[in-house]
Amino acid sequence: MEYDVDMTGDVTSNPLASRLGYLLKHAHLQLMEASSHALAPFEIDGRELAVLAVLATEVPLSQLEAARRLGVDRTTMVALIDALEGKGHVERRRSAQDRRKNTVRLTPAGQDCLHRAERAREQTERQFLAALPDADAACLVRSLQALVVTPKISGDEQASA
Amino acid sequence: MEYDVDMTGDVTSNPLASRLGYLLKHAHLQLMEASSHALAPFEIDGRELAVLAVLATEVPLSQLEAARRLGVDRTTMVALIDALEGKGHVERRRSAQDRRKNTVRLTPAGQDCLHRAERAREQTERQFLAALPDADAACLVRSLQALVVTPKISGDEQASA
DNA sequence: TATTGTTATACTCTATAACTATA
DNA sequence: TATAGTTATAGAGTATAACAATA
Repeated sequence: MEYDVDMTGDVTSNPLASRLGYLLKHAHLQLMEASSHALAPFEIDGRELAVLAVLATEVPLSQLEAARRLGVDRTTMVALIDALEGKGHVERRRSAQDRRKNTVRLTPAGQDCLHRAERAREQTERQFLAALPDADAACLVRSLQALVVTPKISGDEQASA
Repeated sequence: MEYDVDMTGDVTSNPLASRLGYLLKHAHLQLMEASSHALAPFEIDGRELAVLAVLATEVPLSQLEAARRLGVDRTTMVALIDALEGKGHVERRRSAQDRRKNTVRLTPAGQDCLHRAERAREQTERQFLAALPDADAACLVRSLQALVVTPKISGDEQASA
């Protein structure tokens, strides 16, 4: 965990307060700090919880499909699934349709963990945003969604898509 | 650099779009990607630019003071200053007042790099936020500042402060 | 004794390259 | 030939522990 930042003094005089990269990074660090406490009872971290959430689909996903949805490399997904399988939250099965693929399913224990940990996560996020007026908190989340989720349209990609 | 995320489908059906940690992390990653291109001509990265900005004070800072303001460990600051000194952007001098301390100053080349790279950074951030309505972009920055910069007041700390 | 800078070291997260099995 | 999972490995970024110089 990083040092707390000395933010003595007002925002306008602070050369970091106006840096979007700095703000995003440290907002994330602060939220992770809070999350680590909230998720400790479930013995998973925020990334593993996100994996469980991604895997909680109607049709089970392959490791590669899960990796793409989460935005990580397939080699990273191996270790994530290893850890979750070791905790009994997911299980791998060889796909009958394509024997190169593992279908990854939540176990009942994994579903239970997901639901309970998700409630803890939601509460942590509400507390994290509680310092903001409701309208600002909603605007923050909506804006981040627009920035992250919106596909970037470049000329080339648009032409070939 | 991480894989691009498959964000096909609408926001509400995406189990990641509602996760604040995910949104902050990937917003940061996307901005870093853009910054790395914008700062490439200056041969520094966003963290080094932040160090230069922190060091551009009236009174020169010690390494430890700079580390605190930036929110990194003093051991991390050693390597950051090493790199910037190697590029000729800063210079260390032993403090006459306290010979344990290095005062770190921007060189003229460092000041020039700072000013030009800051303009590139600001433009990159404007482009990054251009997908949002002006009011939302302003709200996003203001909200992040409030979350990151505002000191957390707990009962104990308040009592002892 | 405490602080500052430094070094050595280790840990986390991530990706790239190469291998195996399968398509 | 290409794809999916795996392993080995390496790099970036970070922290902790221990040391020397100085206060």
